[in-house]
Amino acid sequence: MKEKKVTLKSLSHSLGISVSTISRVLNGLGEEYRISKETISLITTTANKLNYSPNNIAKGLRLKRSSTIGLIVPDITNTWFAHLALGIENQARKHNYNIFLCNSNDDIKVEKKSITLLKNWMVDGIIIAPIGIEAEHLIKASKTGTPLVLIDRFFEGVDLPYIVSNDFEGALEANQYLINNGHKRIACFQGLVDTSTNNQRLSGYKKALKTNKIPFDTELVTGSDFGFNSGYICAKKLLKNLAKTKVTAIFSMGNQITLGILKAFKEEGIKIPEDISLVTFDEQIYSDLLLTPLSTVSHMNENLGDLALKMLLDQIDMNDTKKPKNVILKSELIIRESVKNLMHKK
Amino acid sequence: MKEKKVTLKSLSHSLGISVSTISRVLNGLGEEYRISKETISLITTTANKLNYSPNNIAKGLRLKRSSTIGLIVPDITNTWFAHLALGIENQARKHNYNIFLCNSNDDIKVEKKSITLLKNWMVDGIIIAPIGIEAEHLIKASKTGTPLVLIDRFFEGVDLPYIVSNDFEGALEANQYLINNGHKRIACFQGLVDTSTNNQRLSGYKKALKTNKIPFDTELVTGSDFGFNSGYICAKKLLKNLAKTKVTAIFSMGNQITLGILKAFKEEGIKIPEDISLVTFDEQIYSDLLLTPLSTVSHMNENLGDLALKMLLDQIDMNDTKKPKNVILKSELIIRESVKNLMHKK
DNA sequence: ATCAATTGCGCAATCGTTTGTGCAATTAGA
DNA sequence: TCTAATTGCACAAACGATTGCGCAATTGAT
Repeated sequence: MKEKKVTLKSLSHSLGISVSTISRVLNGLGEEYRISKETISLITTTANKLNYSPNNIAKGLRLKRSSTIGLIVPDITNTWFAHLALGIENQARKHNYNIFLCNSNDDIKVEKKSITLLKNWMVDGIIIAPIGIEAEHLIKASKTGTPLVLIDRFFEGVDLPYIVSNDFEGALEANQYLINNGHKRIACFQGLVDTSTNNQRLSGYKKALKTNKIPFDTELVTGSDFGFNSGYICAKKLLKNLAKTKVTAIFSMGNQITLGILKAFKEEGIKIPEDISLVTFDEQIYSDLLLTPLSTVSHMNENLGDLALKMLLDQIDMNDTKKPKNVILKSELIIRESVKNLMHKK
Repeated sequence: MKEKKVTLKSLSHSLGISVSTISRVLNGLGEEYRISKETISLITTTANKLNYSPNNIAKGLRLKRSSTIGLIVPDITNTWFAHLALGIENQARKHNYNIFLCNSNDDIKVEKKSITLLKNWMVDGIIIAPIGIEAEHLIKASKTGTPLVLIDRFFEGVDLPYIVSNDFEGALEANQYLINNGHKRIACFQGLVDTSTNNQRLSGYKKALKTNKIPFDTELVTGSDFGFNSGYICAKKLLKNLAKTKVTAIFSMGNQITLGILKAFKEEGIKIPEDISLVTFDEQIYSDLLLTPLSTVSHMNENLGDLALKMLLDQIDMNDTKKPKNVILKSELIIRESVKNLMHKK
């Protein structure tokens, strides 16, 4: 019932030609090794007929590389990362690479495990959106010969190539926009604390306040991670203390957080922007179609995947020749209807 | 600079103990092979100290399996598949399996390539949401020893284990609901033609019409695939012919299609449900938060990934002992505000 | 006719594991 | 003291591919 897998050896047997010759021919080295035309065509045709295709595992063991790259993201259900993954995968296919996918769930333990796992699979390189609070394992991986590209988050003072969004500018612009519309009490709904993404966006928020001489109130910064629940819970809490805090606008650092906010608001009958204004990071395909079309900071880039993969392949090919240039993607503020202008009220 | 990888051989060298003994000890076979306590503890401690971890590729070659399972989905950016992938991956990690991810882009050629690729990686099994129009390669893969689980789509008359949603019932219920609200001219926005998903949902639509003695009008069925653009284009077309077709409601077969519709409607100033009613497949986390909260058919299942993986692992472990039981997941109609009741008008 | 160069391909090692078998040294039994 | 059983581990083949090297047979030069 089970057909035997066709291998070089089985081909060798049925053709009466040595394994090495067959291997060379199928790798296009026939000419170079002066294999005769007839032998070459004999080998290629029967290989095709028998549907031979090489065992990647054996190949990997011998060559000490696997034509595979590892991708570690916190959460593939986050559309931002899903788009990233799709882009990388499509691009990888063109270069005959394949993708090993790992979700880290924003858990540093899982991330570490994934790294060693991928190394044991001899991946040729790793693209990772790191948790962001620890870099030792990444530095080590890079030093021991696994090219690395960080994406979305980076480490200050750590020399690993990265592609990130301009989170600082994005946050600055978003908050300046709120301030321009007369908002002074702006709640900041943050994501995972101490990640570069969060730090940068927080800095942008603070910078906007500072340049406009608005005092920074640490109580207005809440949130624990980039998830739906974090947004939902903080929004409920916000509403309770509204009288005290006098918040008129929210700056949300992520799309899942924002959905949590919207859910809470819907339950409590709060209207955007009539009751509270909102600007959020992460443009989504549906941002425009929500009850209130949202003003968003867009930092989605169509060819982000291409870029990341190219950066990695360069490292793989160039063998440490020169350092890759880090990339900081521009972000763009898309203005819709979720911010109320308080200036008219003077 | 580059530290050498620690292998069994290098351990053997530094300990003066043979490779085979070390291998056995590290695989927990020390007792069985009567290796002395001292040797065992010596080996385990130094292995830990030197941070040994086995090379998966070499292991795979020797064992002819890889502790890896392949996952093929049409499009990882579709949240339904992303959730599936996340579930499978988390569950797989618990069983010490890893995931090889492939996007097929709903392209049968890519799907076929992915299958051979995964087989060449000696994956222990494959979970696939197939394009759905051809099964030969899948049957062959299954016959040649790669356990397979189909998900989301199946093939009539083909004996491959599957997990699917009850698309027929879901569509039937959705359309019955429209009809109960007085709609008789219902446009059907379909997905990829000839896939089981599409066929089943279409059958449900037709069945609802038939039992209510509403004639089936082939002109009311449009759409080419499950993407945003398909919905957008068809919606625009629909609006042009509205006077002629007298459509009062739309049954949409997918969330991306629906977003396309909403976009088109927004551009044309069409209101839901005042101007046109809408029921759609695929509950989303934001379905409730759109301009008009959508009535949806929910067939997302939290533990779908667990289920699929379990089904696959059973096959892997049991070695053809018995056939797995196919699973048909229930769907649920969630009623919100996107359907207008025409009955009051009498 | 002799020797060197070329042609055409095969041998065998190697990658890092696992595993069936074998073998020396120790202990036990008589 | 001699044989048999047990203890404790090592040898070597295998998985399927790649690759440096070598060697016989043919061809060409003198």
